[in-house]
Amino acid sequence: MQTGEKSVTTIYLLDDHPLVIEALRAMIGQANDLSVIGSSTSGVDAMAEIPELAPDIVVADLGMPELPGEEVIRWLRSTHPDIAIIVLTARRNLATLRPLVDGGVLGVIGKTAVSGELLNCIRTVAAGEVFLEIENSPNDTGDGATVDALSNRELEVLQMVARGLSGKQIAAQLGIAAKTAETHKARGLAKLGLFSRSDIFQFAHREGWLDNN
Amino acid sequence: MQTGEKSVTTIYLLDDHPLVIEALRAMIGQANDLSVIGSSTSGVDAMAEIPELAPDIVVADLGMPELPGEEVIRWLRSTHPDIAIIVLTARRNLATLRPLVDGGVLGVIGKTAVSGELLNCIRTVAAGEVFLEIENSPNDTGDGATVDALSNRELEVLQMVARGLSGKQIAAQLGIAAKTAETHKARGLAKLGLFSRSDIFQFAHREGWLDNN
DNA sequence: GCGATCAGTCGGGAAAAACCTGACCGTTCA
DNA sequence: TGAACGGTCAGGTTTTTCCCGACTGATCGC
Repeated sequence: MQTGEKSVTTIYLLDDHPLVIEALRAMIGQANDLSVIGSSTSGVDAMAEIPELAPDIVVADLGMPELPGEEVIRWLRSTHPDIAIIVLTARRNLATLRPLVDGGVLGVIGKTAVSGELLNCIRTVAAGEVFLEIENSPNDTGDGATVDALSNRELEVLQMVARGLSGKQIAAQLGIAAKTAETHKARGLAKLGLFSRSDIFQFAHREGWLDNN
Repeated sequence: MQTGEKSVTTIYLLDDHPLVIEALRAMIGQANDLSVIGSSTSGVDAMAEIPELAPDIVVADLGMPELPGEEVIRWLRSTHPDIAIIVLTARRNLATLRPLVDGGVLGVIGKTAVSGELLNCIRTVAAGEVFLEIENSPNDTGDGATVDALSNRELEVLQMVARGLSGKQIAAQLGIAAKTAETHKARGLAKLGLFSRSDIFQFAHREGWLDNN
């Protein structure tokens, strides 16, 4: 994580919004122990530049057009496991972030964060520790049901339902019987305290499943 | 639009991401003919502050939690028609922006814009002209069908379908018969070259209907 | 070891929603 | 004065959802 020289942490920024990159550069530029050595608004550009620049930390947005941030992160973890990753996301809920954290992402911070929080996050991750600013407020649906209670299959199916796929389509895509997909959906529905297919959409919207940020 | 004094345009910023606000402040601060006199991350705060500050222009994000940007804009148009509005949005497609432009929004600019474009937009709107940076690329579905071909009712229903509402729910919300809602959906589907309800979701996702940015 | 719990897999059958087709009415406009 | 169009509605068929029950295998505690 350290450069070995002094204690200047090098950072690479990845976000499809130039505005956000400019803001991050300005915020990080105020700290003299941190240095932005590169940035990109495109995942493919980032995959080309990062190996050369070899930053200590990559701050990446999720859900960019063309190449999803998730893929960049996966690639980064497999090819450059020594580079720490911080995910910059609009919605911070366990459901969407769980696989990323499992996949080795060290930091998660919301776009609603102010300067101080971001710098804290970067410094914490630079020290090799984990910094997760995950919201756990909208996890319950009023009955105390949470997405954590869902099995992997149920979560998988429910997210596909939220994307508008029918039971048959889900079954085909998962290679299982349509009835099985229905069961997963029904069980997930019950665990979340929801009743109908339509409820999933509102729930998914609240949870940020449909956003690509 | 003019302050009457010299030629300094006063601006109020509304975005739920502090990062974006900081970036905008920095960008606008470089221009000496523009001045940010206030900002907020909450729609309700904005509705309280704007009447006092009386800015020339309000730059507002869409889709904030709690209070949607659309409502703030509607409120602003009805109570302060002399204040010009610029919409800052991630996705710029005609379908979601059409009602806003019809409603009196003078400027539309993407979050992918760089400093220069935003300043251009602000100055253009300050001069009382219209500045629309609307993407019209992903309008066709491959068959040449466009969202422009849809009637208002059809677009309305299709967007509700995309949000996961059933025919019955749509009908109830619109105060029409379920069968009528079905007809609108079917007609809209045909015009877009789509076939099933599920296709609407993928289409809506491509068009950015589901995002709240 | 052994019962219990749970994830994952199916199916039957009733209810609901989707989908297709045709129709009526008012407005607009050539 | 028709023709086109947007908005409304219904009949009837097909598809999907939803509620039930059931089987397998893995894991865990006692």
